[in-house]
Order: sequence, then structure tokens, then C-alpha cells
Amino acid sequence: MVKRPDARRRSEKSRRAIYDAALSLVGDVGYPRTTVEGIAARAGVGKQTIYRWWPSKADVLLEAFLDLGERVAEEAGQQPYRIPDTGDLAADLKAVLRATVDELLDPRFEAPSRALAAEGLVNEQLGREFVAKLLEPQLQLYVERLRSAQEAGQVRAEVDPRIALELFVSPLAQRWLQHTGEISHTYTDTLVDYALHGLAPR
Amino acid sequence: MVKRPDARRRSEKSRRAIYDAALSLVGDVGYPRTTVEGIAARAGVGKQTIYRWWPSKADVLLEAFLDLGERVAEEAGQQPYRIPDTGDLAADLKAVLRATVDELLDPRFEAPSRALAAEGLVNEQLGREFVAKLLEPQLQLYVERLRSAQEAGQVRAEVDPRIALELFVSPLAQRWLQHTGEISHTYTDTLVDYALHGLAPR
Amino acid sequence: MVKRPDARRRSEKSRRAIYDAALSLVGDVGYPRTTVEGIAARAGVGKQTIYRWWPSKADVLLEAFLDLGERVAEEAGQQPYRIPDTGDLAADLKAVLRATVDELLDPRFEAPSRALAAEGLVNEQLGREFVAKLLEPQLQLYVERLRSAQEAGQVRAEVDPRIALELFVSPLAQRWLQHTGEISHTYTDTLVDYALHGLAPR
Amino acid sequence: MVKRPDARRRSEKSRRAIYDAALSLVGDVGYPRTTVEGIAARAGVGKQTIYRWWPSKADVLLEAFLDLGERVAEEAGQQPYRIPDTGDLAADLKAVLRATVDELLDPRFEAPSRALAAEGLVNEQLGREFVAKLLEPQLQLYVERLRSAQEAGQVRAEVDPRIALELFVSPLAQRWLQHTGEISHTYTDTLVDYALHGLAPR
DNA sequence: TTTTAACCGAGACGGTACGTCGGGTCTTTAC
DNA sequence: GTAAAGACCCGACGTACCGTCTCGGTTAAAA
Repeated sequence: MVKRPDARRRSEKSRRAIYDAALSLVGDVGYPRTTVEGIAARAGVGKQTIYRWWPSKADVLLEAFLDLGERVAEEAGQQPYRIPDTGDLAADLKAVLRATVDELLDPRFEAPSRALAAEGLVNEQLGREFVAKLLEPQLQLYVERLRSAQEAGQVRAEVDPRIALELFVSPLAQRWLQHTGEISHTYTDTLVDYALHGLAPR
Repeated sequence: MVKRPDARRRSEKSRRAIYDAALSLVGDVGYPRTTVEGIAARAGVGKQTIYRWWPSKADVLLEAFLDLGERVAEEAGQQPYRIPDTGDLAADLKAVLRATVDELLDPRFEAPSRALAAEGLVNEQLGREFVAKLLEPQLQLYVERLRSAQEAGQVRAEVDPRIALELFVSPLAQRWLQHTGEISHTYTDTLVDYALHGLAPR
Repeated sequence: MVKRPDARRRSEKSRRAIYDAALSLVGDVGYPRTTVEGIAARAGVGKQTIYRWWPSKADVLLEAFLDLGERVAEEAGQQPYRIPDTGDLAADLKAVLRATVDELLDPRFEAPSRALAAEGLVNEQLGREFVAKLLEPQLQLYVERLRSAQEAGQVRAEVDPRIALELFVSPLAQRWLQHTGEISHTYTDTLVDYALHGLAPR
Repeated sequence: MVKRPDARRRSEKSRRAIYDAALSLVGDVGYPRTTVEGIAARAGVGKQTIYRWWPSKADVLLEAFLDLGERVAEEAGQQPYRIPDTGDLAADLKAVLRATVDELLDPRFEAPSRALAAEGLVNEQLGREFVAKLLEPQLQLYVERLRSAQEAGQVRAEVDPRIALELFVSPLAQRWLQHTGEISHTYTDTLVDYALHGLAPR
């Protein structure tokens, strides 16, 4: 039987400091050279305080990143986010993807999210958590927008939205993750056009 | 000035042993717990022999993997590979993607290629090499097939093949890498259909 | 200025429990592996309750040991102890030393007293306390008995009793502490004989 | 089966540096605050180099101390040491004990030898080694001198020299180790006198 | 054909970080 | 309202690997 620490007595100050230290360290020196000891030192915290609450540095980073997302969302004074629905599917998708491109190029997000994605490839458990907590909720928004488009007759009824969304989301993801190409607003606009109207002649 | 070792005197036996040890270790214990020391020990080789020829374990693995690919190709008694061109673009693409699915599910490839992809996300230099030596050559085959389809009037002339191919390749890649969904022959068939004919009604 | 705890409000039950836990732990796992945390846990007491009243585990043990001595003495229904004075100095000394041998071989005393002696070698302050509270009072009894023997003409007048007693006490102590030889009744008898009559021929 | 390191490849420089660092650290900060990490740092050596060759800091110190003894002995350009035998037993013993007193008061020896003695009380294995390698050889010299005195008729034939020597050696040892009294030339002279001629009137 | 230089297996070395343990302090919770 | 429980910061533990280095020995190129 493992001794679980008492979460009620947890120091909120330390938690915050650890999140901040983790994110800033990853930004400064990169993920592989970020160490638990380094996080503890920068956070002004004992190593044990990290090991008490997280099993590994990847988990620290995941939580720190989720927390960052929440804080950013809160700042933006948000109601649960949805993809805009102006009636023009192409325009709505292009707008959202342009925003995504901007976010992917934001250096604050770059290092930690790439690090998490990488760790997730190799560490199955973390990968699933990463996907479930960060990726899927985003993708679900596309599913909803595509459903609405199907009702409006702008997308064929027999199309599976969960697969359809990958036509424009995955290419962007891959270019960003694997540096297989530049990412830009024109690029994502093109993706939307290709996906909606197909490659074959009409 | 760096001392370059004399490649002519290199022990072929050691090289082979190191490749084998690296691949089998990654398969056995996973990439992060694969160590240079471990590879050396399993290969029956001094550590220095590894460091003499490769700068890092990632590079060892990359070469080992490239070598594995070559050997497999050789076994298959292959002329330089091309995507079949039967005149039916959809059928050709589906066939190739089905073969890719089979390969991705082959456990021999699973651990090392996932490991390399992951390392490539975080280690820019390795990532570029991975893309240049493994990924791009594959993608180039699609570019050629799509060009031929354009000439045959099966793909619109203004479509950029390098982007177009991502509509079916990237979704598969992402599902496999990030476990965001199952991969199967029906799935890739669907991708090809969606990509060629678009999501919007005709 | 240090905050002194209010000794009047001290919990007698905790004190007892700590003494018992400390002695039994030292007996069970040895001094170096006895920890303050371990004592607290076994005593069912918070660590702070120990640190409130003692500066270190050595001091806890010293007090616990003194207390043990007192309790044992009490059990024995004792008036302040003196060395018997039957008029036969040799016999009296031999009797006392035999009793001491028995005590030294009692496993209840072995671990803690050896531990305290060891700690006292290295921790000067504790050493002085150990000597002052445990050792010197014992030695003083010998001083008195030897004085009485001098008055009876059984010991030369010019002999310094404080030094003289060391002739039989120190060898026993050293053998016990440093395992430099076995200790037994015959051994201490011999010591008394040698000390009283000298090594040189009469 | 434990992996034994190859002693032939051992770095003599590191060994020396570790001895020096260990002795000087014990001298500077005392035994309990001497850490393996500290020794490694001061010696400019990796921790593993210490753990490779010694099981604990106590063993490092023991060897360092033995080595110091040897070096000092070598400096003194020594033939195997013996207690002088001028025919006058009392004088010879007094001379040797005076020298011992001087050595015990030498600050170079003080900290490490006290530390070793202390550790030896609690760590049985080390204690035996300490006694066997350092203490007993010294005591044996007294045994020989006393035997010679017995042959010369200056010590009673039935006296056991191994016990007899404790009459003057142990008191000195105890005073030094446990701070139970000052040590000086007059003190050891007195011990010799008492031991040789006894406490009882002639 | 001999010499000789480099590679080779082996593994010790100075280091860095790991994850754990316990010290001594401070805070929270429960009796 | 006191003290148990235990989280906290800190520092040392002993281990695992890192990447470099040195040691003999073997082996293949140059002389």
C-alpha cells in the first residue's frame, strides 16, 4: 500500500511556483535539459515536494501546461469556447485555423507543447492523457461545427465529421510537429479549400 | 580540429552488432531506457566504439533504422520504389496506404520509428535528418503520382501536390503517432475518398 | 530569543512513550539507523513534540538512558548506592566489578550505552554530559571506597584514588567498548589483584 | 555475484587525493559533518570513484588513517618499531607513554582517530578492523617488552602481559577518548608507578 | 614481410541527475 | 487549545549513465 499525501494540506504557493518554474525552464533550456532538480531550484522548493505530487517531470509539465491553458482562458473571460458559426463554413474554418497558426507560432507555447507531444509519443500513459485533456476537446469543437454544417447542407450527410476534421487539422499538426513544411495563413486556407472541394475536378 | 577516425579500418562486425543491439533494446525496454552503455554491452562492444562513429544514441538508432529499411527492401528484391499507376488514382492511393497501415502495425517497426519520431520533435537536427532521409522520399512518391494524375485530368491542375498529399498522409500519421484514433484499411480508404471528392456536396 | 516551552504543561505520557520508543528502537535496529522520525512514529507522537524538548536524538537517548537507570535503581528499592565496605578491599572491589560485568553483558544496556559512549566521543558536549551524569558518579563511589581503604592502611597514603581506580575500571571499559578482549569475572578479579599488588615482584 | 573493479587500473592520484581530502575534511568540520560528497568534491573526484573502492566513509577514513600512519612511519625512516629495552622497565614504559601522550595531543591525529574509534564502537566490523590493524599491533609491543622484563625478573612470572599492559594503557585511552581527565606526562608516569608497585603497601 | 598505427573491448574516470531518506521547521486538522 | 500528523525546504545518500580517457590486444595498412 502506498502512502498518499494529504491533498488538503498541499501548499498552493509551491504548486504555482513549480508550474511557473517548469514552464520557464522548458522555455529557457529545452525539455531534455530541464531537470526535476532544476525545477525545484528555480521554484525555491524541495525536490521531495515535486516527487510527492507528481511521478515524473513529464507529468509536472503536462499539469503546468493545462493550468497555463486554463489561466489564459480565464483571462480571456471565457464562456465555453465554440467555433464561430456564421453560416459560411469555409470562412469559419479558415478563421479558426489562422488563430491556431498564430498560437502555434507563439514562443510561449512552442517549447512546452512540443515537449509534451514528444514525450507523449514514447510514454503511452502520458500520451493518452495529453490527447484526452488537450487535443480531443479541441477536435470536438470541429466535430460540432461540421455537424451543424451537415444540417445546413454544406457538408455531405454521409461524411464522418471526426475523420473529416483531420483533413485540415492533421496536416497542420504534422507540419508543425515534424517541421515538414512551413505553416502560414495561406497554407491553412488552402487546406480548407482542398478539403471542402476535393482534389478531383468537379 | 577534430580527429576523424579512419573509416576504412572500421569493423563491419561491430557496426552490425550495434545496429542489432540498438533495435532490439529499443524494442525490449523502450527508447528512454535504452542507453549507450546498454547498447555497447548487448553488442559486446566498447562504449568508445559507439562514440567514435556516432554522436548520440539517437543517431545510432536512426542509422540502424535506415539500415533495417534497406535490408528489408533488399529482401523484397526491389527496384527503386514507385507508387503503382494503373490509371485509377483512388485505387492506387488506397493500395499504397493499406500497405503503409500494415507496415505501421508491424511490431518490428513500431518502437524504433516512434522513438525516432519523438526524438525528432525535440532534437531539431535529428528531426531534419529523419524527415529528409525517411519521410520526404516517401512523400515525394505521392507528389509524382499526383502529378501524373493531374496530367491525366484526374486532379485539378491548380492543386499543389505537396499539400494535397497531406490530406490523406497526415491524418494517418497523426493517428498512429499520437494514438488519436484507430488505423485500418477502411479508415485510409475513407481518407482517400474524402480527399479526392471533398466534404461539400458536388 | 528562543521560545521556551512551558515545562509545566508537558505531557508525561508522551515523555514516557518517547523514552520507551527510543530505547527499544536502538535495541532493535542499532543507533545509527534509529531516527527521530522513527522514535516519533513508534511513540505515536509528532516529531515536533520531540524537537520541542530535546535538541537531538542523542540527547533523547541520554535522558532515556538516565531514566532507565533511575527506574531500575528504584525497582531495586535503593538508598543512594555505595560500594560495600567489609574491610576486605580486594573482595569488595571484585564483587562490584563482577556486578558491573554482569550489567555490561545485559543486552538491555548494551546497545544504548555503547551508542551513547560512541556519540560522546565525537560530540563533545554530549560526551561531557554523559561523563558527568553517568560515569563520574560511578567512579566517585570507587574514590570513596579507596579513601576508606587508605584510612584503614590497605592502600598507600600517597596514592591518588581518582587515578588508582582507573587501574581496574579503565581496562574493563576499554575491553567492553572496543572489543579488545573478553570480559569475565576472572578477568576483573585479575585486574584487582594486579592493581593492588603491582606487577613487580614484592 | 558482485562486479569487482579492476584494481590494476586504479588511479593512484585519485586515491591519494581522496585520502588527503578525507583527513583534512574530518579535521576541518568533524566526522559527522564529513560527507562522501564533500570528500569527493574536495578531492576533485566523482562520487562513484569513492563508492567503487570503499563501502562507506568510515572505511575511507580508516584506510586514509592507516596510510597516514605508514607515511609518517616512513618519513621517520623506520625499522619495525619496538619499545626500547634499557633494562629499566619503568623508565622505558614512561618514555613510550610520554611519546604516546604527545601523539594523542597532536591535532593532525586527534579528529580522525577519535572519529574512527567512535565509529568502531557502533560499527562492529569496522571496530574489529580498527583494533586489529591499529590497536593490537601497538599493544603487542608492550607484551614483548613485558615478557623481556619477566625474563629479567622485573615482573612476576605469573603475570599475564596482555592484561598487565592494560593497567597503564587503558586508563590513558579512556581519559583521551572520553575526556574523563587530563592527560600529561606526569599522569602516565604515575600510572606506571602504580601499576608496577601496586596500590597496597609493600 | 615486417612494422606500426588505429581500431577494438574493457572499464575507470570526473560529472550530473536521479529518486529516496531523514533532519529540523512550520502549518493544518482533529481530538 | 494542544499536540498528532505531516507538508515543507534542505542536503546527503547511493545508483545509473553520460561522454572522455587510458589500457592491452588485435588487425590491417604502409613501408
